[in-house]
Amino acid sequence: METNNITNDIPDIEVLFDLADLFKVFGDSTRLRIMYILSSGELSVLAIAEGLGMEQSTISHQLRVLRQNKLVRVRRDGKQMYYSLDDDHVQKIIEMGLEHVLE
Amino acid sequence: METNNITNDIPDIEVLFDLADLFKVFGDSTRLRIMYILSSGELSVLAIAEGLGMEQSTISHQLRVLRQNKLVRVRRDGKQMYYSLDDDHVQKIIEMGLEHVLE
DNA sequence: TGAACATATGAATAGATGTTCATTTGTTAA
DNA sequence: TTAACAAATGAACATCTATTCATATGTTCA
Repeated sequence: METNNITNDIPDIEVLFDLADLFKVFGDSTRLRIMYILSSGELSVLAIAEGLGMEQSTISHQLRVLRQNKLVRVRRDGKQMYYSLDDDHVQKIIEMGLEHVLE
Repeated sequence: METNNITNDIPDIEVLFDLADLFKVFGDSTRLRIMYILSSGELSVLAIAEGLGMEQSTISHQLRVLRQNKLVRVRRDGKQMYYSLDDDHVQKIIEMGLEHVLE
């Protein structure tokens, strides 16, 4: 019965384009570093920028990409916006990738 | 003890750059389609090109990228080169991505 | 209200990347 | 060995994308 290929899990080729778009988001070291630093807990934009030693604007632009792809969540507290990882998939996708990279 | 973040799984920031490079490979629909079509079994370069309706050269270029990242394997049989998926990580990474895309 | 601060946004630029065309390399079989 | 076929490669081009600078939006607090 059920073979172990992915054929059954991909109903439509259209989905592959969406999937490529998702992986594109993971395919940038700045965004990956943002997700990494957020894995310890929520942080403000400035805290992320300082933590990574990058410009506030750069981080803000990339956070937008992450937000649009539902990989991070935002919460406002006063003047600050606190970002955190959105769901478990983020971590799982990264872990799967790591297994491949580290082997 | 062991919290459920990914901090412990990422020993070095350097690795994040390698990881981004890996995800870059998944972040292209042509390469993703190649991996998809290979999930049914090994295929020659021409068979892939015809299956996807793309140029032989395009496929060959992308197969090289997949090869360099150890995502596909090659085997020569006469004039033809038969490509197949390299390991389980390929499928697992794609499946994780799909879970996110399809939700 | 207005000054100070945090974040978002837009335009511009530089660098990366995918595809195509033309050609080369490598293999088979006559 | 040579013709025919399969795959790989290189150069050129067009497109996309990440970063930066400058500025706008939004919030707090005096």
